[in-house]
Amino acid sequence: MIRLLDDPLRARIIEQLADGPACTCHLVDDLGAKQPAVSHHLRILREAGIVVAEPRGRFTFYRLLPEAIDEAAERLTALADRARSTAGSRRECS
Amino acid sequence: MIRLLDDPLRARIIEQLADGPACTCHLVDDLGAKQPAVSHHLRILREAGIVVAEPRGRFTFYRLLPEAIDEAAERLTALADRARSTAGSRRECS
DNA sequence: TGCTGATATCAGGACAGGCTGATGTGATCC
DNA sequence: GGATCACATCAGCCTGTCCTGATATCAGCA
Repeated sequence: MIRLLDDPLRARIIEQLADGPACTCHLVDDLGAKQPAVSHHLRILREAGIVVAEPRGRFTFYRLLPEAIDEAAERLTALADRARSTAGSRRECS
Repeated sequence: MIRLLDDPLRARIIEQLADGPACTCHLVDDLGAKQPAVSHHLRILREAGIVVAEPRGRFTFYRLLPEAIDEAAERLTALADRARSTAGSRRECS
């Protein structure tokens, strides 16, 4: 999941969605990207369960799922904790 | 920084380093990757401040910096919190 | 000093993934 | 029902980036 945030445009889409749900046209306007590119990334994020699509007539609103973000954050924290607790060990070289 | 965890091999290197400091030869052995590839990623992680290199004679030990990981985790948590607090708003479509 | 082993770097090829223009699909409005 | 708008998808190009084989660097040891 972490690796889904790697793309610059994708990161900006997520930042934008963190400020509130938005439809594709908002994202296209605000980010200055082409519509197919935005749709492409939204599809990826949707399939990864990071955002959900809520069709409203001709528009499609996208909403960020905080649980998905939190899960990634917790995984990182666990990693950091593990590193801290093993910092003292030192393996031999063959 | 998040985007530095996107590569599969890089992620495995970080996982490995979370279990304790290791030198390049350990990583090469454990991950089954070629040495230049491992060195390449270590350089990227080093320049990003995610790991530090500690030369010890002919060997170079690498250590994960938990603070860098924590910082990324906090940024994600902040993002999730922001999304939660703005979930109710809804922008108009032009 | 010459040799060996551990890393780092370089150059080149290969592949994944993003971007764009064109097109398809529904929903709304007249 | 036809036009239009918002959005999704498709096909093709293109760039970034990863991997590999070769080579350079540097420490330890005889």
